[in-house]
Amino acid sequence: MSESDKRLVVKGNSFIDSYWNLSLAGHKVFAAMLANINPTSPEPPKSIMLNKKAIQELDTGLNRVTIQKQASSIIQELMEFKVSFDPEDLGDGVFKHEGFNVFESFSYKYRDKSGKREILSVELSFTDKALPLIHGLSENFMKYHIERIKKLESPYSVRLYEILRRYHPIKSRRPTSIVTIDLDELKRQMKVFDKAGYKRYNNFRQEILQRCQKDLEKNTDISFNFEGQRISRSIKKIMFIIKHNNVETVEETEGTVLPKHVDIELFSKVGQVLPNLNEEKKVLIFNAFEKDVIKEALFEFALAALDKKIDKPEQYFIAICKNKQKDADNSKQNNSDAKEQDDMSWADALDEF
DNA sequence: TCAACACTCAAGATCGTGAG
DNA sequence: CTCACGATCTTGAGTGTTGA
Repeated sequence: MSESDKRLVVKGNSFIDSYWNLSLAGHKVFAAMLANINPTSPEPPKSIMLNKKAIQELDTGLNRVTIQKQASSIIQELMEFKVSFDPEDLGDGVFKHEGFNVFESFSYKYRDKSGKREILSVELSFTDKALPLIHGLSENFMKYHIERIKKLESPYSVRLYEILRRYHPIKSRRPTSIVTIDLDELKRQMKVFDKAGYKRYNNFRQEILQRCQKDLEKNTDISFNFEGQRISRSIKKIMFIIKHNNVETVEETEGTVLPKHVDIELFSKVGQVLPNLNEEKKVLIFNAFEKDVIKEALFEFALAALDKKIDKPEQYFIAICKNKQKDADNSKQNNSDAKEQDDMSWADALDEF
């Protein structure tokens, strides 16, 4: 198996959303273990024996030397593999924290190396909590070909690939999917929330998001752009614009999340000018108004913002759009006999904002 | 004005990988 | 197995911007 490794890695969405991470090698071995399970088989997967030879045979994309050197630590990492969920606020400052081990009842062999254990082999079976998240899934799961992560260079790339893949499935005919993820939530999902180095957004962006961006573009079938969204001064959310990397396979005609002919750059600009506007509202705006109208409105809005403080920027911006759209429609009506009537019905939906 | 935050740039430490 | 090298992780300094 090399270029065309079509084995499927299948994971439940709640597994993807939970908080965990592995080393790069750990990710690849775990994914390969899942890829060797038939997710639709009525029989749950049997226990899995892991040792250097077994890891080699899993065809993980790791080179022989890495396996030789890291097998013990990979095995140990998987033995201790835990996932946890968002703590539930029970009130009065009490939180309920839930998590579980992925593997159980392991028996393992080790070599004692001057007090240090070098794990040689282990027999792993999935816990009852983990099993429903990797086997027998009929809905709420994501899947990808293991080939996609074999070449990834960072554990964060693998994690982010799975997170984004969940929102932009393999068979999605959408050219683009847009998802906004809470920054803290994303950090928790990647297990970097408590890492001092990533407390600063710039480091998180530079070292994780930008590297992952390059890594995914170079080595996988999706790529993404992202944009930090501010609440007051701080970046609180990240908007990801995810697209298929292999342009030949993309059909642009069906099921668009963004309206047709949407200008992603313009979409992003609106986000910059109106950071409190979520993407659903932005999509509404792009459905309601023509691209040129939005462009002109942005310009006018920017000019107005230079002069004065705008109290309700979103409403103000929409009002400009409406006026400009009316002007545009009127001039069209003068030039053409065929005119759709209910263009502004979309715009009316914006009034509630 | 001040504090908080983000930005750029830089550098040392650590890790992962491939060659021999 | 060792070694070298490049990549990644982490931290810090200095500066600019923004909201209170």
